Amino acid sequence: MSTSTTKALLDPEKLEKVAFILKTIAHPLRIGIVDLLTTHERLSVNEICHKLDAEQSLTSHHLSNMKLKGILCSEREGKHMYYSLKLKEVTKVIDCMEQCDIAGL
Amino acid sequence: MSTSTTKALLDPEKLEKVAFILKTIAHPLRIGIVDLLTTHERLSVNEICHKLDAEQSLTSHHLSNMKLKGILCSEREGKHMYYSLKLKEVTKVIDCMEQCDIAGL
DNA sequence: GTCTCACATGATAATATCATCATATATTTG
DNA sequence: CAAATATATGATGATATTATCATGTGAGAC
Repeated sequence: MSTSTTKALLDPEKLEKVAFILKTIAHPLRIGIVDLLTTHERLSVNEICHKLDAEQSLTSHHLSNMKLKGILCSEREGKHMYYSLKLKEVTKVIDCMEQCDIAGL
Repeated sequence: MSTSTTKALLDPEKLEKVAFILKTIAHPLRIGIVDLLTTHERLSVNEICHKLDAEQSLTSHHLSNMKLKGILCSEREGKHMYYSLKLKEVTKVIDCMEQCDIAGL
């Protein structure tokens, strides 16, 4: 605190990183995926599709994207591709949101 | 648990709501704003601009948007417009993100 | 090899987001 | 009322997201 006008708590770089992560999961289907992988350790694409009632291609796109951005990781096993959480911290974000029921949107 | 294939934990409606809120704050400038308002109770547009090194118009747009979406609220006092957090829960999300240092993006 | 299942990928079009600029409005001061 | 300060608004273009469709690829079964 050298100056009289206190600046932001988070430095610009951290703001970018936090925004990057939130942006990466801020989508109904992606929240659903993270939510599933919070309680399931790992799931195949098909399992995810069925549990979320989502199309294969769309789901795959979102999974690839989240993998690319470092949120998920995957491992092949025979014909199946299993996805799991890489950045476990995102779990906490979902937890926060689950707990508070957002009545007045 | 009526069926053998367990479905998602969060229902579709809640997925939408959570995504809606995360989307609303998932931006560097908006994270900065929420972060400031977490420790400041209320701030004028100019104070926010200066603390975040952001342009007036852009800041105003983001503030209006977050107000519209129910994250912030505002009250005029003379020439100033003071913004504050309405949906306090978002604070927790930022907290989560602040704590875990996201080393390997 | 070919068939099938499981998944990935690329192209595309529709839509949403973001930043910028110019301008408008509200409030106080004189 | 005019001027200055503080903030809001509307238009615009650039760019990013999203969903969809068609097709491609990997792996096991036969």
